[in-house]
Amino acid sequence: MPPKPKTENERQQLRTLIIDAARDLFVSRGVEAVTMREIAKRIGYSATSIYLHFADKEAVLRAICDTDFLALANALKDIMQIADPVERMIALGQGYAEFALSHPNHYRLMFMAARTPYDPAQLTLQQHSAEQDAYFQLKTVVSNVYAAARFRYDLQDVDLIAQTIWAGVHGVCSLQITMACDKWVNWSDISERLELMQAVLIRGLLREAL
Amino acid sequence: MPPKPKTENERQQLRTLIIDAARDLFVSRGVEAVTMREIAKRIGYSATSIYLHFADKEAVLRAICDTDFLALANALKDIMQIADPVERMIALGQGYAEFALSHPNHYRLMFMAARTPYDPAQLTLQQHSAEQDAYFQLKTVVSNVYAAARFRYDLQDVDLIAQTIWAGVHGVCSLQITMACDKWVNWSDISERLELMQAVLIRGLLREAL
DNA sequence: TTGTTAAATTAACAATGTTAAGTATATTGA
DNA sequence: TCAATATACTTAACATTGTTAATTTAACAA
Repeated sequence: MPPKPKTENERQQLRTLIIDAARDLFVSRGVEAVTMREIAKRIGYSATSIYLHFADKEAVLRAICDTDFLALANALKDIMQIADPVERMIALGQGYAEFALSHPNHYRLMFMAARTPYDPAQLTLQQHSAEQDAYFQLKTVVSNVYAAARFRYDLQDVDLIAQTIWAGVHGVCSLQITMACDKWVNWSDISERLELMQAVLIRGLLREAL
Repeated sequence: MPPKPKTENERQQLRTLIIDAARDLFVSRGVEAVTMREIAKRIGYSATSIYLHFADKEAVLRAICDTDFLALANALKDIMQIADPVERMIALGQGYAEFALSHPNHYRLMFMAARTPYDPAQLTLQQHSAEQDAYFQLKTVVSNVYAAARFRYDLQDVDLIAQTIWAGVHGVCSLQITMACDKWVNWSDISERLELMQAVLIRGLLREAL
């Protein structure tokens, strides 16, 4: 109702209002199933108003992901305080999985959805975005473990190691999220699967058993 | 043009015609981006004709997946001839990954897409569908390795082991498919990542190094 | 008071999945 | 042989969607 020039602060506030409403709906019913009109109604605006703040639906999704990557990084921050590097590494995987499994639709948006790559112009900006923080945390921990000379002798590439750990945990989580409802697999308990994956990673990567 | 009663065979033929056209388009441009009219035009029919053979778009997608699960199982069939069970297991992971990475959009449909679960009535029918074949193959190989007493002493659950291997390979592949374009990860070569994952799985699961 | 500008809305569009209604042809039954 | 029926298909039509254009409303500046 009030068409008066808004401060940057007010604009930002409305932006996050949109983001929060959209996330709520996206997460509970899937991106495709949610309409712009619905998001707008939720916050008491008309659908077209969203376009004053976001270029299109995809841009809303992208904004959600950006803030959520930050949230994940924050959730993992405490874990980074653990003293022993190997323990820290294990706990990080555990924390990551907990995030994934307790916010499956969330996780789907962030790590499983087909994303049209950002336009190249943004690629440099993105270099140090929140998005990379969680990965950076993992890489840091892996570096620590490497520095402590705990990895097998033949493992020299910190990125490669980090990506393998990520793939292992992500594999368990994403399979659970997508396929858990398929009864033709006699699924073991998810916590057992996660535990075995962690054990396999540890045994496969570290110099000797924990 | 020719409205004469069709034999069951002819009907089946048209069904696969639709499936093949749809898959082609889905795989190259994504499910959401492809319209029913487009699929129809591709095979020279009107859009509504598709509905004479499939309930809706989702049903077309499901039919595609069904035939493709079978194709995957077939692609893996040769590998099952390898004599040594451990080698067979490794080759199976490799074959699976090759399928995933050379048909990424395909793979996305099969193992990464949010699927509305089949209606419960079909659950029993599904029990022995093509869909489970690839998993069954994996489980068989794992059983063989288990029978050969090659797994670690504390690993007793064949399903759990199979699911962990699956998760590992799937993790590498799905991360590659979804995130490879994200430059904030300094991605190692995909074949290196796959190789390390396989090595980790082997070292983590088997009684002793290969 | 009167422009001007920003924020919002309503109207309008083209495209989509899907359903309903219509058309043509081959088989059937008399 | 000829109506009747059923089948394969098409065209029309609909409601819904993301999005753009045109319009309204209200605050500030002159």
